[in-house]
Order: sequence, then C-alpha cells, then structure tokens
Amino acid sequence: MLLLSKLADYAIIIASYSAREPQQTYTAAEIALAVNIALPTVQKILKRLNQAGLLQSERGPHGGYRLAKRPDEISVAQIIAALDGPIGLTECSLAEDHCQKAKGCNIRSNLSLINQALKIALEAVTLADMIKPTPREVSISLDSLRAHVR
Amino acid sequence: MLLLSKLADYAIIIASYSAREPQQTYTAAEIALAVNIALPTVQKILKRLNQAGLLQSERGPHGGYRLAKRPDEISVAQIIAALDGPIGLTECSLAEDHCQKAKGCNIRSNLSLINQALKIALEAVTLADMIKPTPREVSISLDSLRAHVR
DNA sequence: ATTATTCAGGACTAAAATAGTCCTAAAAAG
DNA sequence: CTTTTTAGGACTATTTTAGTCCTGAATAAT
Repeated sequence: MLLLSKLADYAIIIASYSAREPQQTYTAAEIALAVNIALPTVQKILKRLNQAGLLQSERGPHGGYRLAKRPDEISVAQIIAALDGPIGLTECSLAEDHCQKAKGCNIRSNLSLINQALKIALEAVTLADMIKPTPREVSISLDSLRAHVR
Repeated sequence: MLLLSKLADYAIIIASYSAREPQQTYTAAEIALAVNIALPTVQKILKRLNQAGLLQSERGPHGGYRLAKRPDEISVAQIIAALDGPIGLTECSLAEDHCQKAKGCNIRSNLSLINQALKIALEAVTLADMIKPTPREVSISLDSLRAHVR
C-alpha cells in the first residue's frame, strides 16, 4: 500500500530542490536535469505546483520557477494536495454526506482520527525540514498532533 | 489522495462485522448480505484475510469464517497489509536498497518518520476499537507513537 | 456412497486511475 | 520579430485495481 503517487513523490523532490536556493529561478529543463526525471513530467508537476500557489513562474528568457513562499511556509501536505488532491483514508473520510453503505458503518470514527493525525503530521513537515540533512524533531509535529486529537 | 483501497476498506467493514460475534461462524453469503457488498468480492476478501491468518475457515455445511484471534489482537494495520500489501509512503520507504535516483534523495528521512508514525497508529487501532460505538482513546496510540519516534 | 454445501486457488476481464507525452498559444527579452 | 520559456489542455499508454467466474477439495448429513 503506497501512500503517495509517483507524481507527488517527484513533486516533493522538485520542491525540495528549489528550496535549497529559494531566490534562484530554475527552468523546467534545469530541474529535470538536476533531479533526473523526464522533462515533460517535470513540466507537468511544475505547472501544478504553480497553480496551487506554491511556486511562482516567469515566462520568457531568464524565466522559470521559484518558490512562492519561504521553505518553512510550504508543507508536504500542500505539495501532496496539489498533485494528488485532498488527503483521506477512505472515500468516506472525504464525503460530507456520510457513508452510503449505512450498514456496518458508524464504525469508522477511529480511522478518521488516524486520518486527522496523518494530515497534521504531513502539515507539520515543511520544505525547510526536508532539506535538513538529518532529521531530528518531528516530535514537534507529534506534539501538535497529540494536542489536536486529544 | 486516498490511503486505503476499496478492498481494504471493505475488509475492515467485514472484519468488524464478524468481530461483534467472534465465536460465530459466518458464511461468505451471510456476510455479503449483511454488509451489502457483492458476494464474489466478499469471497475474495475473506480468502485473503484467511490466508493472512486473521480468519479461520471451515468447509462444508455449517462451514464459514470466524476470527482467528480476539478482536483486540487484530489490528487495522494487519487487515490493510493483507489486502494492499505493506504500508509505505513511497516506493523508497519499502525498498532496502535506498532510492536509485540518488540525486536529491537523502532528503526523505522526515517522510519516513511520518511513515513510521502512520504505521504505528494503524497498528494501535484494533477491531475491538472499531466496534466501540464512540471512540475516545486513540491518544494511547499517539503516546506509543511519540515514544517510538522520539 | 452420494449429495449438498461451502471454502481454496487461481485465471480472467473490465474499468479506472495514473503516468507520461505532445501540441498550440501566450508572454517576455533582446 | 525571433528566441526562450511557461500556460493550458488534449491525448495515449500503462498499470493498478476491482470485480467475476470456474474448477477442485473438504465436510457433513442422509
């Protein structure tokens, strides 16, 4: 069971790449070369990140993409959402109208808590965290997570 | 972005259903009727749960399926794994040989922590929890989660 | 024994999601 | 006005996933 689509996975790599030089503008081609992903795919991903407001773009010569915000203001959750849509454990954690299959299904409240926890965890990790060579303090995210759920 | 496949989702419903009468043996047909899922699909799921050792089966008249362990000994994580395979955020969280795309990729340690946290959370929730009408103490899982990650 | 019931195993099909590519247009710079 | 580069979206191919079906084996009852 894989959580992220390939595209979202790539997107995290790409965003992390440009987070290392947040001022710098990179063309799609440069990024494709740097992260070793096919150019058309990179282009697609950059467009989506741009539409989601996570990147800024500029056309023409010397154009390209750069982060629209500071690395610590862009969460992994935002990147995933831009590529894969909203995060949910099951269909029914997204739907407003609760689960059609009414039988056997007021069961899932525990799962929805896990879902929430996951969301919060992904929101807590930012690009700034991603480019740190060795991670240490995801405990921060877990604290906030506890706070939310308890 | 959906975390669980439909099949895994169904599996949780089905397992929860038989967790309410753990001694009772149910035929595939009975369960299909009760949870309102197509019989062949239910059969497929029951077989996989059985193969995974979560259910016991008996053939012949009066045959059927029942839980192989107590409800509090069967975690949601086990059910998901039986249907969707091992839980992982990305390809590279499963692979032993770390990420081929070496460029830009010693980046993911934070994600793998989230992955771990998710796993632990799913392991902490059992069928016994699932059949409680109102959930309260996922905080337990989060504590153990904190313990593991910190 | 024979028959009815039920699971076991796995092949197969169909549908949907995903990944990946490509084309045309628009903006910017020189 | 030509080159560079993104914008938008259509399109195709691939892979996954869901769902169905068939044949065989175990069990129980008559």
